[in-house]
Amino acid sequence: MPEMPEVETVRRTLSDKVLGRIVRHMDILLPRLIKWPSVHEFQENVTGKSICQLRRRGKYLLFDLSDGMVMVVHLRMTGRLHYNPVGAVRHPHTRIVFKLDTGDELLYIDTRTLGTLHVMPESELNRIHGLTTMGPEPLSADFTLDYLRGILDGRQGNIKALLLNQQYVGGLGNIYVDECLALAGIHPERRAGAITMDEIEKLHTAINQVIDEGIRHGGTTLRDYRDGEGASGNHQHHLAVYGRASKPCRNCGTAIVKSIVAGRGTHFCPRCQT
DNA sequence: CTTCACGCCTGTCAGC
DNA sequence: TGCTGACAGGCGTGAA
Repeated sequence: MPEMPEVETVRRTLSDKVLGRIVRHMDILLPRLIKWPSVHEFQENVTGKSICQLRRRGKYLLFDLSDGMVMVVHLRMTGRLHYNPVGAVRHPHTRIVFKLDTGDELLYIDTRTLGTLHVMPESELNRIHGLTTMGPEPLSADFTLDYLRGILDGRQGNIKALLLNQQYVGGLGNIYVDECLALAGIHPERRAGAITMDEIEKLHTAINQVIDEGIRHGGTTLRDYRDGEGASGNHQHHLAVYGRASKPCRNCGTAIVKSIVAGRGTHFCPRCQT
C-alpha cells in the first residue's frame, strides 16, 4: 500500500504531534506484528521513552527514542499510523495502541496485518535486511542519472521488476512504477538493459517528478491509505495510468491496458509506451 | 547470480 | 441473497 510519498506524508503529518511525547503505556492487541525482539522486550524498550525524531528511509518509518533505541515500522499493504486525540473512538482495525503522556494515542492500524514493527539500538539496525540493502531513494543526492544507468546496464529482466526492487531504488511501489514508466514513455516489459541513454534520462526525470508530485499531493488514496491525521491523499486524481484500465490515455486517447508484469497488476498506454 | 511462485492476512468485488 | 474465486499499494523465502 503505502509507497514513499505516502510514508513521507505520514511522517510529516505525525511529526509535530508526537515529537517530545513520552510513551506511557502500550496495548499490543496483535502481538505477532512485533518481529524483534520479543513482545515483552519490545514493550520494555519503548515504554517510558520519549520520541526524539521521526525519520523515513524508503517505506520504513523510524522513531528515534530518548535512549538511542529506534522503533522501526513498516506499513506493508494496509498499515496506518493515526494520531488519536484523547477520547476519540479507535479505528476497528487498531492493532497496537501507544498511549502518550498527553493522554492522546498513537494507533497502529492494519486491516491485513502484514505490517512489521521492530525496536533495537541504532547500531543494530542492520538486523533489518530490507533497510540494510536498500538502494538510493528518488529525489536524494545519491539517485543520479549515472547511478540509474549503472543499475540498468546489462540487466536481462524487465524494467518494471527492476524498479520495484528496493535494492536498486528505495521507495517505489506498484503505483508509482507504473506512473514513472508512463511519464517516460517506456513499456513495463522492456528489458532493462535495452533501454537507451535518451530514455534513461527521461526515466530519471520521471521518477523524481512522479515522487515529488505524489508527496505534494499528500499521497495516493485508492482504498486504505490515510495520513497521520486520518486524511486521504489527493494524488489519485492525478494518475496517468494506474487504475485506469480501458480508460483513454490522457495523452493520445488510446485505451489503457492492464496486464500482469513481474507478478503485479500493471497499467500502461500501448501507444505512448514502447 | 537472477527469476519466479508462494505465503503471509483480511476485505471487497465481479460473476454466477 | 449467498457463494466462490480473483485480486489488492509489500516483501521474505525457497526452489529452479
